[in-house]
Amino acid sequence: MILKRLGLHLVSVFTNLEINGLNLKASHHPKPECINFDKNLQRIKHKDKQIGIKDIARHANVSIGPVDRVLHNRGGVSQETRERILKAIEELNYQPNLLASRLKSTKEYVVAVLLPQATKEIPFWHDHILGVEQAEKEIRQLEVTTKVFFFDQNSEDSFRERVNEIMADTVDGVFMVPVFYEEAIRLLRHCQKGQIPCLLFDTNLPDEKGVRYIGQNAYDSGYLAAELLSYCIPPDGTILLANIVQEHDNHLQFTKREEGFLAFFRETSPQTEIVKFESRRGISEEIAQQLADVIRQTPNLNGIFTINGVQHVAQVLEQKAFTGYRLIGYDVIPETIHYLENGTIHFLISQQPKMQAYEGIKLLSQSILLKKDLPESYYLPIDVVMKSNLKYHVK
Amino acid sequence: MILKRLGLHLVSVFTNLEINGLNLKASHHPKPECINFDKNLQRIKHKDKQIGIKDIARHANVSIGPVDRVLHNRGGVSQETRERILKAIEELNYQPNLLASRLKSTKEYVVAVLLPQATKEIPFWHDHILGVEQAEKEIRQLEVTTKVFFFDQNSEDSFRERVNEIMADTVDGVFMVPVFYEEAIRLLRHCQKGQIPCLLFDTNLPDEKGVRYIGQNAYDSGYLAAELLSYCIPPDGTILLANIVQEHDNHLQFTKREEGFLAFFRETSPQTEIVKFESRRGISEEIAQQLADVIRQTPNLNGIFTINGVQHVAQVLEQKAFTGYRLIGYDVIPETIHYLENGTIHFLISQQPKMQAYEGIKLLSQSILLKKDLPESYYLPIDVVMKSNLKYHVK
DNA sequence: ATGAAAGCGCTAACAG
DNA sequence: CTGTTAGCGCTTTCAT
Repeated sequence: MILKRLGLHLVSVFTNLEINGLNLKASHHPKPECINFDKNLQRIKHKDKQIGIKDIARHANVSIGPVDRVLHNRGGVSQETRERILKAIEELNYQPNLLASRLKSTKEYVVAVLLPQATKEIPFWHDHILGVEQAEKEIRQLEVTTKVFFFDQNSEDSFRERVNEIMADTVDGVFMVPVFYEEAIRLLRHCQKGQIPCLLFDTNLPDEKGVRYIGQNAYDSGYLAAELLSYCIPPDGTILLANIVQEHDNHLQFTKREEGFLAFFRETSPQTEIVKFESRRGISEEIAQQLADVIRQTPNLNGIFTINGVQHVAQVLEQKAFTGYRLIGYDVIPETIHYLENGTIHFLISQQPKMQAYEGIKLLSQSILLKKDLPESYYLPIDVVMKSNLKYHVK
Repeated sequence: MILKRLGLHLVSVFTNLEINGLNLKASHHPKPECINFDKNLQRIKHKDKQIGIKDIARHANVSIGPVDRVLHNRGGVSQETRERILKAIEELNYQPNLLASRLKSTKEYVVAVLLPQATKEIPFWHDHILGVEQAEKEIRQLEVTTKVFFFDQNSEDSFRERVNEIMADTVDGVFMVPVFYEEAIRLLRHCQKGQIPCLLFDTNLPDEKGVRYIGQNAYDSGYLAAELLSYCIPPDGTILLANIVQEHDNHLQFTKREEGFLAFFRETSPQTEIVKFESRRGISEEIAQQLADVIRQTPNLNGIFTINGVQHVAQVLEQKAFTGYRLIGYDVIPETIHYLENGTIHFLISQQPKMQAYEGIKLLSQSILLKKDLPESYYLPIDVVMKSNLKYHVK
């Protein structure tokens, strides 16, 4: 959406229509008038003038004071006026004007963002910050700001500390990568108790009640990779599953990718042989050599799938000058881009980290401003990036 | 993004950052304060309180009247006050509050949308309307509305008539599919003369000066299709280019797809044999039979690319029970989805019509509200849709 | 419990 | 040419 493409900086003008949030039924926006095609004149006209708080006040025979109090459930309205007002709201299909409301309102909302620190070794989280910053820019006008808490993704202590800080703080929404299970749950519960919307991103905690998640469906992304690879290899081909992960990595997400990948072949092409190579200690000379050996010794190797660290696999392939395979992996970061461009990697599945963060923050601010519940899960498209569409890829 | 996914209705809360539009230099938004990671406390804090028109008035020793006039280039300000005001604007890094400005403003802006009528035979344009409607919803709060003019894409007369209607009308922006060259240019010139932003979509008129375009890069999409297909076929394979087009179709766009496709093979794999089959009179029993014959008689046929009408090609392949090929074509519409799901089509390149219209209208309203020029061309990502990511695809 | 009134930041009309 | 002022639709405070 709405991010950088070809050097253009696109910014969404705003607004929101779905502002029937205030405990009203779904708005019946009158269908556009649309004269038949054969009549040779076709337009859509919209001609409903916004009705406002004053209109409902008049319609309910009160002043605007009680109307506002009803709209915000602030009490202090007699039962019968309350009912009259609600009726008027419904009948006139009132839609609050967010512009006006935020203009006056003094309260500033704060969204806490709990995010691993990007490092040289793991630059992945850098793009998320860009998304947060962009969203922040857009919502600031509505008096919503973000407050980013970075933690060390290898240190549960640092995560715990940030969680404590957020809980001590008064924030109106939480957006977090739940790297450490118990602590994430603790923060989640805290939010649930305080009626604070909390949105997970990147990694899901699917077994928890009431979780709201934005990100990629890891299982389906693996399934997609498998479908793609299956189109590129002969039916009797062999596939190598080569994973370079770290001890502290996000294994839940990675496992789901693998599950999806294997499920595809189990379901549609069980005769395909799949060989697995995995390092749980990242990459090293030794491991690279082992991988090279496996590749050399695997006859008929046509496809390679990597749930993580595809750049390391690509490096091995390039060094040893292997050919005749298709390689697919994750994450569009400088290292992988390099190998995509020189043809060592053929496909990259993008998690669109910037977009993920951007959309997530906007969703959260929606939820805060309109006092609406967050949607349960919001899966981003599974993006396939190749050499020729790299330049159009939206982080 | 930002459309429907998995049944969620996402609406972007608004706002806009790029509001330094008013002839100011790029705004230097102060970098977020960011304590070092090792210091164990990492946050981004934004602490600039919005400065307003009153502040610059005070800073420039005038009242708000001239300030507003400078901001809107409405003249009637002496040279020296003007300069003092501009200096203050710059120094204080003023960013107008769109909420407040649109709240007050009485003017309603209208965007004219010139779009082919969707028909049973060509349902393609239906999704565009969805995008227009969604954008319309979001911009209505800013007093921007749309007015859709449908034309018959087989009738230049109907196009001309709509153009006349738009030119007779007073609109503040134009969003059109330039199906008929001369008439499109006529409208374009009209807009240029009247300083009305005009954005083309779906089809570009690349040879015209000052055109603004949103859509897919047709050439690159063909190039991508070729790259994809090249991964799926053996180096000595044969490819069929099978195009089912109509006399009145958008040949410019289609030709570019083909050019990009052929360019890829010319550049990277000239030994690949490419056979071309084309119908310029749509599909019929006879043509289907001819196509079937070509397919049967082409030895070693591994890949099929279709710049248009991939569903017809799929139908032939299915009926004749051909196998062992990869088929790639355009447009995610009900007919093609059917064949994608049953495995007859392997890849679809989506033009994301809904998103295209949505983003385009929002861009236009940006341009109108902020009095900024439209970006020259805004290319949407080239989306590859397969069976496994169909459900995540954003129209 | 309700009404009245001030004011958010900006636009636009009018008076000086 | 410049300053003043009345709202936009809503929130909030204060008086009834």
